[in-house]
Amino acid sequence: MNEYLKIFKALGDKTRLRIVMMLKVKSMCVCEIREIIGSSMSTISNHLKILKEANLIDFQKEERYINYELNTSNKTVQIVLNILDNISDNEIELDKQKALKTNRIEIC
Amino acid sequence: MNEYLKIFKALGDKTRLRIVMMLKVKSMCVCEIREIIGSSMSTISNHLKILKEANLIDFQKEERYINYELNTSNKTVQIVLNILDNISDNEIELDKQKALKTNRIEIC
DNA sequence: ATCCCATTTCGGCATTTGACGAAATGTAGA
DNA sequence: TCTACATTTCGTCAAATGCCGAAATGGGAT
Repeated sequence: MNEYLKIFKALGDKTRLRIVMMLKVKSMCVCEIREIIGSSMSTISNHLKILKEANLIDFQKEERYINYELNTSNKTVQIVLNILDNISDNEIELDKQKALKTNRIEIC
Repeated sequence: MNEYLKIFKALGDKTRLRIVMMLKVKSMCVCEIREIIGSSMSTISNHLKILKEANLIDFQKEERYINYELNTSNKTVQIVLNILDNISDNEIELDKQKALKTNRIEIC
């Protein structure tokens, strides 16, 4: 599938757009993302897979967690992600303060 | 629905992305778009409605046709549409030469 | 006012998508 | 190797989406 089509499809879902906006705040593991989004682990995992395939996010292993982060190495993706700076948190019902406070140790 | 979410949803469909790329070439009526895309009138019309609701396109009445064109008045949309300049025609299977040659009179 | 024709709406169908819980997998540490 | 736990995969379901042809609509021209 075309690179751009994949990106637009990936961002054209409210849950995934919220995840990307969260990862703009800080990188997180699946269970931290779940803390904010509220869906099941498998659902979150599936969304992350789609975001990964669109090259929007990347991940790094850290201890026994997998830390997801925005992919800043791809130029196309960078440009698209910059656009998201214009979205205000309440527009997509995202509590950035809460997102900042997630903590792996207490959750997982 | 959030403005950006609507835009991403609208562009996250191959047919609609192709339509937008076509309208970058020139403004067209539904039947000209059909000439290139090949789907039914109703299908095209539905896609145009979704693009309109995302503010990506606009239209002008001209004689008994409705001419669809990219909406250049909205800043957000402008930024997103600029990104599309990086998509090559063959990536989304669009024949720009053919798109340039469509002609309302002979089709409708 | 009526005709013509471009466009939209409607109803129905097949496919895709997003959700879940349960089971499977993978990996770090004992 | 075994254990514990984070994450992914699988099977299934309901809802959303995209498509079509037919019927309805609407606006320009006669």
